[in-house]
Amino acid sequence: MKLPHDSQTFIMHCGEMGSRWGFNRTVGQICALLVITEEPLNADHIAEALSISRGNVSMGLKELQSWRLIQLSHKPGDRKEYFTASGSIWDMGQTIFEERRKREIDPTLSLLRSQLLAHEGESNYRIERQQEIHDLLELLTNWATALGGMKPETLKSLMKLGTGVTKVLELKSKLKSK
Amino acid sequence: MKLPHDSQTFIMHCGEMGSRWGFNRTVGQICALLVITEEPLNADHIAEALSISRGNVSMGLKELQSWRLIQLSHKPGDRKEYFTASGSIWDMGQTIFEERRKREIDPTLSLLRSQLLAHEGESNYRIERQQEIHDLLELLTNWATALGGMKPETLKSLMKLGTGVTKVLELKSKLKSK
DNA sequence: TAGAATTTTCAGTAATTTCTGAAAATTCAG
DNA sequence: CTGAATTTTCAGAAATTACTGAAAATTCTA
Repeated sequence: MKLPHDSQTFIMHCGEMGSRWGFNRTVGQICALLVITEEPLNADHIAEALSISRGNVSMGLKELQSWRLIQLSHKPGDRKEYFTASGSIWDMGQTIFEERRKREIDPTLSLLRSQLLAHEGESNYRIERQQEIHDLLELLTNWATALGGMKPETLKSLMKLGTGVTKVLELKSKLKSK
Repeated sequence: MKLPHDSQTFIMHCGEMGSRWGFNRTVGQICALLVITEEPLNADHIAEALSISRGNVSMGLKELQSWRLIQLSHKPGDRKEYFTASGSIWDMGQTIFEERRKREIDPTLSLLRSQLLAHEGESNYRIERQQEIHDLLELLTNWATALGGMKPETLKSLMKLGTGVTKVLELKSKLKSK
């Protein structure tokens, strides 16, 4: 399994970025490798291509499964497990987005909810600020859920619209006021 | 500087979440402390409140400045530097969003741009996939820039609209087709 | 401009995270 | 069942990251 130079570069880059994306180097590398490889790969392929231990591959694949980023498959007459990236780049992007929300926002939202609940009615600087953070995070997660529920095509056109939405929003409020 | 129990809990939580948010424990803690404290704090206050070394505070503050999340101020007759969280929670949220985009997306976008440029015209599975990632990341950053440029109120109403935008989008395409 | 106050740096240490590889567990063909 | 093929686990080692504290640099006062 000799990889072209550019593939190497890309995979190593994803390894380095891994920790910024919420996982470790190996996981980033495995994910990159599977994304740019059309054929399903088994753990030995991966270990060899990335020069890492079999055990590390196993842990990495487990992690990627917990992120719902890879898909398991089998070959007839072969007991090994084969893996591919799950779905299109767009699908994977959406999945990463959702999973990161779960890991980066939900725990804090939950803490804030309980702290604010325990001090309902009270008011001081800290509580006000926590309330603001809470409201922002809640708005964010609700919005994320809404976006996640949209059809890819719809979401894409919304994104392409860019600042253009404001015009549409104004339009809407005008129609309403009639 | 004795902090209330709930403040402690919140600060420790932010420390633990720190690495998921793109910085380390100490930076998360300092940021949380400044966010829930109305009065400006100097480095000694922070070191004492969090029981960490003076040097560590200095590094943490430097990091937070690179994130544009804190503001420096001075007190008359006091040579020490005082710090507060920069702006409203909303402002800080937007800043974190931008900075993370810079750190998590820009480097990859730049790598992909150069790799794709070097192989213009060629086509194989890897290049196609890289092109897809490139396009997604570019769409994302452009959209993020557009959103970042909107007035907070406009952005908030857009977010509150949730799935409702689709209706407005449909409306728009109908108007266009006339 | 001297020197006290303050901040920054950074070498060394501590803590944490990641990785390896061998052993244990699991899976499956015969 | 049996045992070979395969995957998973996890203790210990390696690598990385974070932290301390004292020394160096900077900043300001007088």
